Amino acid sequence: MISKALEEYLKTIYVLKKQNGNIRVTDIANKMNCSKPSVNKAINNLKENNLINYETYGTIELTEEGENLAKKILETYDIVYLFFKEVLNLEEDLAKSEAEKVKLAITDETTNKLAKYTHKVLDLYNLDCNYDVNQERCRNCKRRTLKK
Amino acid sequence: MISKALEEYLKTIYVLKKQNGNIRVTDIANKMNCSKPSVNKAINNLKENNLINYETYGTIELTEEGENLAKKILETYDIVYLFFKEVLNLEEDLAKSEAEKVKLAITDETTNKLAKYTHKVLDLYNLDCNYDVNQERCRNCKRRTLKK
DNA sequence: ATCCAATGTTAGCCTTGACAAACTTTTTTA
DNA sequence: TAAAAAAGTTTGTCAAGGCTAACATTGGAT
Repeated sequence: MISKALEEYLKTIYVLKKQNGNIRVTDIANKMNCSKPSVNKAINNLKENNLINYETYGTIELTEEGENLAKKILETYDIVYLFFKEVLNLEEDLAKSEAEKVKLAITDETTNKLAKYTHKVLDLYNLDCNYDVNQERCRNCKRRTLKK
Repeated sequence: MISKALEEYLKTIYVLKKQNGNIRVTDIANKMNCSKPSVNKAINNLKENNLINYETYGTIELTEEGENLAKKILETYDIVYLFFKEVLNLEEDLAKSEAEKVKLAITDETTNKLAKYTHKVLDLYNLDCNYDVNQERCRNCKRRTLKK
């Protein structure tokens, strides 16, 4: 089990790679508002945990394990964000930053219940979930039967 | 602004004092499952922040500032707990431990919206809020108009 | 009143996560 | 292609939070 801090690095790597293809230590540092030495330490740590492949001065690649974990982390984030945004009606930026913090705190069970709950509420209002988890359709929405 | 860790100590001190009157370093350590030296460090830190009065080998007393902060922390905890327990229907122990973690993460604005939302849901089901925030009646319930 | 057990404190160590400064490697560009 | 700029790394430092071992104090039982 890696730390919450490392999860943040992993998530950022995943997202940046999806957006930009190749990414650099500097990109991560900029995105996360931290120093390059901090990123360097983190990626070495992620490597030791077999979540990324990396050689000194080389390119950063997610392993299969790393990719799966990143997806899971991102999915949790999206669910929490969805709840804050659509159920509590928090303003977008606040919803994002709160989701960032809360997703680090809750267990899988809670995440699942929150996801189910949030979608139930959206159903009530006959709203569709517009969010694509991991750039794919939201799992909960994919599974939903069509509304009458 | 004190750290989340210190907030936990402060909250525990407040709760234990309400329950037991005088409390000791050992009580806090037992409650929080940590060592006595850790508690010692924490209370010295809380003292430096003018949240408690404490002299070596003496008794632990909350300052007015400390009491107010403790109440605020506890109120947030109760709101989050209420949501997890009554809205998401998490099992009690899980609701407690999740609330513990989440309350450390969210802002006042989110807490307020979560409180309002949770009470709205309870209203829908015509349920009363059974929780006493800080051993007083829940603010939201006190203010509610009677249900028809 | 004294001694012992319980309680509290101190000292020293560890880990995590962050940083700046200085250095190395790579890349760009003139 | 050589020099300059950018990117990446290493080293050393710091703070927060936690722990154990060892020491100090307090208070209750005899």
